[in-house]
Amino acid sequence: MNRLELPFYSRPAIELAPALIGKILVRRIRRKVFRARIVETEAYVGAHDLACHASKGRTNRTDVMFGPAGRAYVYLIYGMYDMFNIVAGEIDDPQAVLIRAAEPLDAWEADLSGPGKLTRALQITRADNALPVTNDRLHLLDNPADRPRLAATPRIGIDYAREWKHELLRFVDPTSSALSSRFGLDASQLRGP
DNA sequence: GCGTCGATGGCA
DNA sequence: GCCATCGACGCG
Repeated sequence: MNRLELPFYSRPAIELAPALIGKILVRRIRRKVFRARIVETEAYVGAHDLACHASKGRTNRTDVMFGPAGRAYVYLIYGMYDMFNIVAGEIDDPQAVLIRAAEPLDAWEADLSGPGKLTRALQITRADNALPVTNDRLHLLDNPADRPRLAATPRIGIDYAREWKHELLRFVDPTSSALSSRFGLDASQLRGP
């Protein structure tokens, strides 16, 4: 498997988010390497997207989203949880993909079934904000043998975003048992066998 | 299993 | 006064 390099991330969030399902997240903490298979993401598609933080304008917090793709956008929510995103799109077009859930690999026991739980277990914090996600301590691997089924649903926790709350911008591997709890999958959103 | 609530801090 | 959340708690 090969490390995903910066050009991989340089595309619209609506394309990057489903492309990240099945990819391997690699985190090194001191000497140990932890790997996890991404099973749930959300796309935040630009300044016109009322759920995207950049819709409020360019601030210290959202600045990284206006920069080049492939950098981490990590912010604190509810005073307690860091949210891990990867910047997508082009410079000055603020887009990002939130990594919401993953399955631990290599017999590593962890609950990564939610964006706050994932960052806590992997010790991803605001200290990682604006770092390219191509470094030795934090990066992704392609996983070409993994061809997950995909399902799309509305995004979680953005009821304030008016018409945008209905957009199908959350992507999951519907066969995973590690989707963010209470929002696993709506049976009505599955189709096919 | 479900709904409800509070923790807790940065931000506009 | 909000939050791109989570775990505890009360149900029955």
